[in-house]
Amino acid sequence: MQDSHTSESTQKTIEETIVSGILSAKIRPGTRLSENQLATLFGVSRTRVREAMMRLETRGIVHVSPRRGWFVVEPSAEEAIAVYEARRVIEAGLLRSMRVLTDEGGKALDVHLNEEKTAMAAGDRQRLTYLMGDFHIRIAELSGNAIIVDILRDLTARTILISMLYQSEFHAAQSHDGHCRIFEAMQAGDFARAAELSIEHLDEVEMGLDLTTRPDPLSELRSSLSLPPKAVPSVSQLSDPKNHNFKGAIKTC
Amino acid sequence: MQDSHTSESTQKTIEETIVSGILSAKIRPGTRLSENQLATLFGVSRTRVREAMMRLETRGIVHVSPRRGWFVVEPSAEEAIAVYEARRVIEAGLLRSMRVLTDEGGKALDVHLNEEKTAMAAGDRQRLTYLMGDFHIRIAELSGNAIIVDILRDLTARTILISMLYQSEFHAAQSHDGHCRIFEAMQAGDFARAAELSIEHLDEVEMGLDLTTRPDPLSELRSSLSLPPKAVPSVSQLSDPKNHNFKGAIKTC
DNA sequence: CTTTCCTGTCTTGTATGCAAGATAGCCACA
DNA sequence: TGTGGCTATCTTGCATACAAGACAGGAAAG
Repeated sequence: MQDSHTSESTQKTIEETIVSGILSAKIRPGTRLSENQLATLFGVSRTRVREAMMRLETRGIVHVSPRRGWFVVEPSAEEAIAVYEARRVIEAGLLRSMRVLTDEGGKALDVHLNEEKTAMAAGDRQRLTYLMGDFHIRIAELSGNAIIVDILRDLTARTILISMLYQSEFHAAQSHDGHCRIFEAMQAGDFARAAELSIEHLDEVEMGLDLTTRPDPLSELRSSLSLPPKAVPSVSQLSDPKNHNFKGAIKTC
Repeated sequence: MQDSHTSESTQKTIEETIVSGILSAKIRPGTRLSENQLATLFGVSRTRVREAMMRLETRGIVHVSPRRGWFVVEPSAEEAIAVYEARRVIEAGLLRSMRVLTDEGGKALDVHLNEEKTAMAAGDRQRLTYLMGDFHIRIAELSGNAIIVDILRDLTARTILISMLYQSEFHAAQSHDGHCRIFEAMQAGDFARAAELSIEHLDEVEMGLDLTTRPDPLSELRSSLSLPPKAVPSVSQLSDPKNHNFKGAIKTC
């Protein structure tokens, strides 16, 4: 979003810029996406921005409030639960359907987990957020099924938005451990176990959410009043000062 | 598509009309969807038609060939395999995640299976096509998870398009039996078994496809030349004469 | 001081106009 | 007869203009 874009960007670029902004937690839920501003930023007319918005809307990532504007979705508690449920269903189903972990696949996951470790050691939270979500997409990529990858990518984006709204604590190490355990089960060829671990892992993350403090009507009211989203509480300020939108670290897997 | 539409239809209506046309096998893969024609049919400008097309494109139901037109997708053999794989993953994962079959849920499925039986007895193929696909959506609805329902609806639409392209034989009774067995396992509370049966059922249907006769490059070439898709062979003409687009019955679940 | 209403401004919703690529048909020419 | 190229026409791509609702701020009335 705050990138300076030279003009002549294609539609896909608008869409993917916003999605990757969400995947790396640079764009918060409830962010207003003005057609005019985006058109200026990308050097195109409103028409193309609108097309990108409509695509993102069908992907469940933005929504439009008629004649008021486009907003990054702020999933309700019920929607949050549905997203995690959908992820458990799909990711566990996917792992159960796997039969082998190829050498390249194992290597790719190993590289990824090392990247997670590096980002944790470096305290690079933005990258960590991205990597924590990306792990699950990497697993989907192992299946070679582009349909499932796309579905999980969108669900991951929503998951990150949910984390930004409802997550009170951050246990990067716990999530990383969960990923490692899933990987180990896969290496051992025990995909049923990997599926179970995946469900447990998602349960853990979901348990770390506080789905009661932010009832939906309040959230709607707040955005109607154009107030900034309430800061996530109880995360003492250790955030990167150059990114004042980033309210504490996010556990994203 | 051949409905006469009085004007002032909303965007959603364009989208849903096309999707439901596919779900009931009234619209064939490769069908050209002219912006101008649809605009006239629905009494709106091209703008809104384009928006509907873009939404359908992100749902994987239509695609655009630049400056040539919009077309209902003709999934390649590889894509067909991916769709069935995705359905196995999601539907089996969904069934495995279920814990109870409520009374209403059981009743809804029972009603549905009776509708299937009725349509089979009546030889109402269009309705049967719709019902065979709808069974799986009904199961998703039992979970109460709107995300999964939406995903499976779109995959079902693609499945029907695949059937129209590649299916050589029609075993409605076999599919119906598969549905019944899944239902029985669910009633018995054995959801792991239901998941396995669901995978077997989808395997059966996929096996009934002939994914070799229609290699992708040929299909692309054909549509480039604006030739009509090759009729599905070996289905002796028992189709309803009032719908000459309907090339034999379709097994859709 | 409070409330109501009005108006200016900003937003998206929708239609339309024009540009540019793709295609088909025809004609000239070998 | 076959071939190359031109043109007319049809398609989508994209920008723009205008309509109409939502909102904020201020003025006026109580």
